[in-house]
Amino acid sequence: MFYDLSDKELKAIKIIRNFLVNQGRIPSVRELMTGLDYKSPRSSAILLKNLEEKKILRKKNDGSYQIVDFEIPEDFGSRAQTVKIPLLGSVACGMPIFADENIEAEVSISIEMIKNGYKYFLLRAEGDSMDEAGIENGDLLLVRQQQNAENGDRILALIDDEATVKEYNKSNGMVILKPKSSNKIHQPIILNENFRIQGIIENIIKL
Amino acid sequence: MFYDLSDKELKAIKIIRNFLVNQGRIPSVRELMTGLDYKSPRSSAILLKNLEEKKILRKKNDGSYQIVDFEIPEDFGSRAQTVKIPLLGSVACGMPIFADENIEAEVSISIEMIKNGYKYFLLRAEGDSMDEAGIENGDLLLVRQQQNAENGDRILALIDDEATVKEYNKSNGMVILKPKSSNKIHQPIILNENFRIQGIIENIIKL
DNA sequence: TGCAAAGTGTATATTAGCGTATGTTTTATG
DNA sequence: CATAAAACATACGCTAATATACACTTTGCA
Repeated sequence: MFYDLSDKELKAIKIIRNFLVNQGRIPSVRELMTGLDYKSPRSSAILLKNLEEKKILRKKNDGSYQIVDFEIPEDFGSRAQTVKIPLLGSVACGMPIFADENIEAEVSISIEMIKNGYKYFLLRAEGDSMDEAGIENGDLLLVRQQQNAENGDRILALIDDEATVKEYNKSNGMVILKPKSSNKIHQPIILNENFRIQGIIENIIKL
Repeated sequence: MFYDLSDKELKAIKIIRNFLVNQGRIPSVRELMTGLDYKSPRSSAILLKNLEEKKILRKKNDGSYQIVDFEIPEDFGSRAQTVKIPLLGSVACGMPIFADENIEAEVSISIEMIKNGYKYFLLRAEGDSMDEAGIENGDLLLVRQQQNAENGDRILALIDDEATVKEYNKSNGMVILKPKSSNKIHQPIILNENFRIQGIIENIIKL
């Protein structure tokens, strides 16, 4: 299965995996080329073909490649596979959340924490605007990017250009964002329907 | 052991050893040629074959050479008793870490550096994946093989099939591998519980 | 709608480096 | 001087990477 892979092939697999998570697709021959510092598309095309022969990739009916889900044998449990997730800095006003200027770093996260087919990002909790139960200043929030939520989900929203974590509740066309613990400081926020959810909090990482 | 070796053969061993430490591989026939001031690749090829016959080198399954014995510099107690510790090369994919093909050499280490009852191995620091405080390219890491660690230990992990040195931290069912200094390049790596470490860094040998 | 520009995968031929092999010349030694 | 070992020049086949080109699809714009 994954026995005799060259360094280049390994690097290619990493690039492909990151591409999948961050862009939702397999890189083109030329993108892979630049990623691997090749100077001819031929080189990366051959590499892809080799990976196909080694059963790491598979061609789908439409000709595009697909990465084969390989199971890691138990005795290799120590071998973590990761994917790079962008860490967004302070969410600046009005700026699209994924603007380049916002990306502070890329953090490697185990692929076991990532659902296939979704985009993710990380956010550093700061201030008390997300002073939810369990979230402390400096924590990293792993957010799955999506625009809808179920009642009860813990979501990330942009309220007055501030990243805010609240529990999502929708009823009668109104959206109510509840703080986990209601006290004087944290009151529910009531909004109409046309505000956008940035994503769902999937994990809180305490550093 | 170095009994009936010609001057050229001795010089060749030195060159090979330096190459191994600095580049992580045995020199090619032509590299060895220029190192020895030969003018034909044949000369160094024959020399290699002779060294193999004299049991200084050994051919591995994959055809590449391996240096059989390898003394750590004198200051590690030439008089003291030594133990042979395997020096692992690039950690090949999916392959058990101690597979034959992975062992680059056997290095003699003073028993004073070794705790009884543990397995050890050596690893060459390369690239920046282990650019931890105090670890420089080319250093040898003495790793005590074990699967558990305490928070704060400096451990060796296999992340994406690359040997990585980080500080171990476990909290909330997540494992966080922290770099010593965090900047854009060195970010924590976030894993879930079911990954295993390879060992604990016990010593850094600067050559 | 039509058409050019850009991006896609693929193909051909070339180059460079590798280990190895052939035969010749040089060197050292009895 | 004779002979064997050492070093030589050169060449072969193999692999990886190279530059360049071709035909096809997608995209944006007039």
